[in-house]
Amino acid sequence: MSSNKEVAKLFDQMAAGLEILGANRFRVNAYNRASRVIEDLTEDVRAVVEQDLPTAVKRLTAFDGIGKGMAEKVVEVIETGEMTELKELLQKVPAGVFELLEIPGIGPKAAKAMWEELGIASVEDLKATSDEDLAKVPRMGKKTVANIRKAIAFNEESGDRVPIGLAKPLAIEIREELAQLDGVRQVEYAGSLRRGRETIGDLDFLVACDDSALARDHFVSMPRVTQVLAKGETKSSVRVKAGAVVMQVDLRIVPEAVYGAALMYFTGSKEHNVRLRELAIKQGKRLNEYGLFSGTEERPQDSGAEPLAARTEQEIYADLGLPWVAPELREDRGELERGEKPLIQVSDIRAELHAHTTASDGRLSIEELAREAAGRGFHTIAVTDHSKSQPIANGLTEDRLKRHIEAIREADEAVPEIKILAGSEVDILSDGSLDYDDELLAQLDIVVASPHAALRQDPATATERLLKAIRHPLVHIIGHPTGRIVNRREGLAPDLKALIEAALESDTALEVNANWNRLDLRDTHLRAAVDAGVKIAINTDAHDSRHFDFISYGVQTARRAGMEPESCINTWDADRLHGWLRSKR
DNA sequence: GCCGTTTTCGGCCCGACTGTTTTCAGTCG
Repeated sequence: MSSNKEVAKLFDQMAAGLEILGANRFRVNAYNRASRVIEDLTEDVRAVVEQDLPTAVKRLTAFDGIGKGMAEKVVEVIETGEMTELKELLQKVPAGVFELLEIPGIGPKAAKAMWEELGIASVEDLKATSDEDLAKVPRMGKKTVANIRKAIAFNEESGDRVPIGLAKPLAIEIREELAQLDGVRQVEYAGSLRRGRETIGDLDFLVACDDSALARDHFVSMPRVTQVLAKGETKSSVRVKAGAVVMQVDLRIVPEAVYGAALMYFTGSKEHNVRLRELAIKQGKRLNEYGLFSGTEERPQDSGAEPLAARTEQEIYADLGLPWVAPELREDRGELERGEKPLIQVSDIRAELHAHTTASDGRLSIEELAREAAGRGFHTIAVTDHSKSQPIANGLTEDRLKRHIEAIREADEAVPEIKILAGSEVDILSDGSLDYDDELLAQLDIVVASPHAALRQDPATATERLLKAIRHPLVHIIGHPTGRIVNRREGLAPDLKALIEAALESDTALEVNANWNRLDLRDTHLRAAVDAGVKIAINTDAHDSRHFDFISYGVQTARRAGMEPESCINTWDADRLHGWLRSKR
């Protein structure tokens, strides 16, 4: 685990503990914010601190949300491995009580009450407590107890946030179902799915319709619904199960006149919304899910006030003096200051530079792969089968690769509508050397070098390994640089700053692997690379024709990094792209 | 605890729904 994530976790725990103890909510919020900022840092926080200890606090406070107090705690954690204040807090609140907060419906007040009244100090304790005893806790009646039982079961069944590649198909299905209802004028999914996050916690739907009762009743009785959590005038909430995917789904029904305001509110992120609302206050306005209003009166919508803007997102941003902000950027990472620079979109992609055939572990022949790519309007497809150290993926020996190159040249003749490049996804071995010798690599049009094994290396070794590959003069692209698998494998945690500098110097591109299991580089790392001016490749790593559709996940990740089309070599025209590839030969 | 186109003090986003209340606290997003 990267040290950023470890440090962030401690601040997160501080926030939870303080909340249980009933601390000032703004203080709690400050810890939450610090945790988020630290987790999002592209620099390794340990490196920042150790670079020069005396000035560490000062440099840390340069990050928004990190003040002197937080900075000193970061330094303490890096130096000693502990946070005194957290240790003291854990004396007061048993670690197991924190687990209770993971259960939907249980907040800090309930956790504290159960612990103080009944000594419940873990989810196991809670499960072992009888309904009768639980109901003795203040403000806890029969219904609350029953909801807690269901929530525990839900948590055990659903586990992690759901990868976007599993959540999106389900969301599209539900959207279609809602769209078919009589009187539904607009329907869209919002939330983290619309923002294109790599994992999705729950699905959020927004509907504008003539008959809200019909939409709501249909929603809570959809076939996949296993439990109804809430059913109100404008807001309903259910749990659904679709195969292995178990998710909460929220529906919000609004008048069409305020659809834009509601869509903004429901898309989030929460932090982005807070920023906008603060900005509105500074301008003497008030923003909520019913619109942007002049004046700072509470609930202006109740007194019949006409909003300045509400129908579309565009007019609300415009009234605040901002260009429309793409959902992918709405994470409070500086998007309000970004201006109107273009963002990359799927239609900009004109080449696939990382794909497999039946020669290794793909399902398409060279020609089938080429025709699929041509059918998608691409000018170039690179055939990059696995190298010999991947026997499990039927990696090619030197002799097989030589014959494969010949076969690719022949296919290139046979399919004139697209340029087929002979390439390889060559393994970066654990010491940073490559799986083929230079003489063979030089015969290839394109080399994608990727780590596949030894993915638990320590950060320093991993950094050296990847630097060696980046600096190799015959390598064009580093494929899925960390080797992480979303929710399943952390992968390597190299010093991103060092990789970025090396990639710039040696003119090597870094990949965003668009397979939703990978999304590697991830959004925050990608942002640092893009800001530094590194060339980026967005590739689907296709093993089958339908894998080409993964491109939308990669592009969305790139949009979250604020990437303009120019940064991405897959958007270049054929001459420019082929020219750059030849510059490494 | 953080932060500053008036500020080093005094703010800090806003609303819906549920359940246990009898006017609202807790939780969520």
